Amino acid sequence: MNKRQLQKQKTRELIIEVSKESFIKNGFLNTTTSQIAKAAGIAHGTLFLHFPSKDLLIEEILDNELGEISQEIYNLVLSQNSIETLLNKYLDLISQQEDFFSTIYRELPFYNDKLRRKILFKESIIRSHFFQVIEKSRSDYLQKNEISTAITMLFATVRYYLIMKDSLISSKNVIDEFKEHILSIFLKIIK
Amino acid sequence: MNKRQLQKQKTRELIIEVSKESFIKNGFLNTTTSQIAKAAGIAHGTLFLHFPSKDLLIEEILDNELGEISQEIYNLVLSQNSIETLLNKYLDLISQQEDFFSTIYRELPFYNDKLRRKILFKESIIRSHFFQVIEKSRSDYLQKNEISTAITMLFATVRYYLIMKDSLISSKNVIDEFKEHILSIFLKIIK
DNA sequence: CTCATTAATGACTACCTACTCACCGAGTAA
DNA sequence: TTACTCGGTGAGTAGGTAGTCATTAATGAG
Repeated sequence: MNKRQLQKQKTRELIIEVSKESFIKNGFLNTTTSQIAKAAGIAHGTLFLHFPSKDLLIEEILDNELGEISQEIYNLVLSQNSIETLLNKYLDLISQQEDFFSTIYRELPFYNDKLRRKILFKESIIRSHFFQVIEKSRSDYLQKNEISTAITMLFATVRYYLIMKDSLISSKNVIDEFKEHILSIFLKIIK
Repeated sequence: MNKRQLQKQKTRELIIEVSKESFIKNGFLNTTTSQIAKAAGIAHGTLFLHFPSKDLLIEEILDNELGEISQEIYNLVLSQNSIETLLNKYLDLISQQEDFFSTIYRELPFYNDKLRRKILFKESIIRSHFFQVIEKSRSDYLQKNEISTAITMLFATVRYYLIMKDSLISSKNVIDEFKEHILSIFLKIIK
C-alpha cells in the first residue's frame, strides 16, 4: 500500500472514529456532517469522498457497533449460565454501552426503515435466546405467552430507563442503579 | 363581538383544530407551519398573527389535551375502584387517545425542557395515585419499592407498545390488544 | 524530470425551516 | 361619504442542512 492509499485509509478511519463519538454522544440525527468534518479537522467535502451519504456513514458505524455487541451477547448465551446470571451479565453489557443504547432507543422511531429493522432484528434474536433459556426450566404454572410478555416488559423497562436517563435524578449509570430492582421483579414473574 | 373579532376568533380556532389533527397524526416535530397554514387554507403569515411561534402553538394544544385527559384520569381515581378496574379503565383511556400518546412518547426526548417537564409531571401524578391505591391494600410481603418498580415497569411497557405501534404486526389498537397480558402480569407482581 | 493521477479542499447549490413585514382591502366609526 | 383600523396576505429573510464540483497540490509512474 503506497503513501496515498495509506493516507486515504487513515482519513477514512479518522472519520469513523470521530463520527462514532459524536453520534453516540449527540445522537445520529443531531450530528451534522459539518460538525464531523470540523471535529476531524478535514474539509466538509472530504467526508463525502469517503462516504456517499450521511445515511451510509451511519449504517456502517451502526453495523460495526451492533455486530460487536451482538457477538458479546451471543457468547453470554452460549456460556450456559442460569437465567439470573445471564440477565445480570446482559444488563452489565448494556450498562457498559449505556450512551450508545440510550441514543439508539431515543432515536429509533425516527430512523429510516432499513436501520430500524436492523436494530429490531438484533433485539428480537436476543429475546428469543432469553425465551429459550427460560422455557427450558419453566414450571407448569407458567404459560409460554406469559414468558413473552414478561420479556417484553423487561426490555421495555430497560428501554425506558435508557431513554429517560437524562431526566432521572440518578447517577450517571441508570442500568446499574436499577438492575437489582428490575431483575428481582422479572424473576418473580417467571418463577 | 363585531364581524372582525368574530372572524379572528374563527381563524384562531381553525388553526388549533387543523394543527391538532396534524400534530397528532404526523407528530409535533414533523408538522411544519406551512403545512398547517395550507391545510387550514390560510396564508403562512396568518398563523403567526395568532400564535407568536410554533412552540407556543404546540404548548397551547398540548396543555388542552393533557388537561382534558388528566381530568378524566383524576375522575377515575376518585371513583374508588379496585386497582384492577382502575388500571383497566386507565388503559382504555390511553387506548382511546392512542395516536396522541404514541406521538408524545416517541417525540418526548426531543421536546424542549418546558414541554417535557409538563408531560412528565402529569405522568408522575398519575403514578402516585396508582401507588396510593396499591399501597392501601398491599400485603406484608410486598415492599414499597417493589410497588414503585412495578409501576415503572407497567408505564414503561405501555410506552413501549405505544412507541412501537407502527412496527408491530397487530391491529390498529395495540393497547387494547395487549391490555390483558400486561395487566395480568402486573397484578401477579403486586399481589 | 514530466506528466498523469487522485485525495483533499471549500465555496457553492438546492432545499427546507420558522418567522417578518410592507401592503391590501373589507369592516368600522365619525 | 370618508378616513381609519386591523386581519389577512405571500414574497422575502435568515439560518440551517446534505451533498457537489472546479480547483489545487502532493504523489506515483514512465
